[in-house]
Amino acid sequence: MPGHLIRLMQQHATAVFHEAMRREGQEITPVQFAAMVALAERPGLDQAGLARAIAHDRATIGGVVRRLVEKGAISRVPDLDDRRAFRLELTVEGSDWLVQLQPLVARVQDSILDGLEPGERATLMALMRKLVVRQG
Amino acid sequence: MPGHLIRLMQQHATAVFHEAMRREGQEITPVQFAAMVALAERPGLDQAGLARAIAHDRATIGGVVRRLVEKGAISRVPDLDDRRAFRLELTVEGSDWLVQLQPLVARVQDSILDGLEPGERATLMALMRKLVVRQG
DNA sequence: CCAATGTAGTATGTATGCATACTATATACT
DNA sequence: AGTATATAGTATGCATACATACTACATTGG
Repeated sequence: MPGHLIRLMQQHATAVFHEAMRREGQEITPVQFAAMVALAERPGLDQAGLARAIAHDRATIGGVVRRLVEKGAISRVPDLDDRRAFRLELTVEGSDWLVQLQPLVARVQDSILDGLEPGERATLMALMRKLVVRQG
Repeated sequence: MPGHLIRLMQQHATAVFHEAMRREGQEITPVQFAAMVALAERPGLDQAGLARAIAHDRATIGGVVRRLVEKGAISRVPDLDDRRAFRLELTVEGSDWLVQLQPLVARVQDSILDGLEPGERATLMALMRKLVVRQG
């Protein structure tokens, strides 16, 4: 069953991520990291834009943003041109933290596929990419 | 990033599942379906056994079981040999419902991989299986 | 028998993840 | 200008998902 295997893969991937972060003493989740990367690439994004950038809904992103603001990693200021929106940016601390996290996460991403040969990894990645690009 | 692709795949798979069930007027989640299948194969399982069977933790399964009991799909009776445990079984209605659901879910599982050629599907499944068997 | 250890289920707290609905605001169209 | 529509963020509710801790009960070893 594809769905079952996919769920087990996702379970495995998040377990590897959390375990690595715990070992490094870092308090961050995959979604929070993805949000920080998106804001590093596109500072000033609003919450809805951030949600679209990392394929989430606005409701979920609201909580993610709140937690990142509470950690001091991002700032959230009213958009002067659109009074409904808030502009998000990494703070200096958030930016420093992200620099620190990047190599850790890169290693984690590698280790998710431990158990597969390099060629198998590439094949798996290509097939997954084809699937989500088509469907997503 | 493998983790990101895996999350998108999982998102895609659950979206396909929910959409198909919504279209068929069925109120069931992937986890609930997996639990029912596990109980069809191994009637009398207790909650912890069910959790292990479908790779979940006891805390989550408690809620899943409660909802399935509320729907009348499974029964939950005290285990006479182990006064800590409850034995779970499909009810007659649950069993009938599962028979009805099986072909729908089979089609859903197929359609999750729509966009890939048959050979690609087999390759993807094999690689995912290798990964989760090794790691899980 | 009894103490130590392990296990079943529950409770609590945190974090996603998504649907729906709501308010405030913006935009497009007439 | 005025209206219809779309969008930003929030609130609420449901359902995973998992860590931790707790109670009750079971098992193991001496």
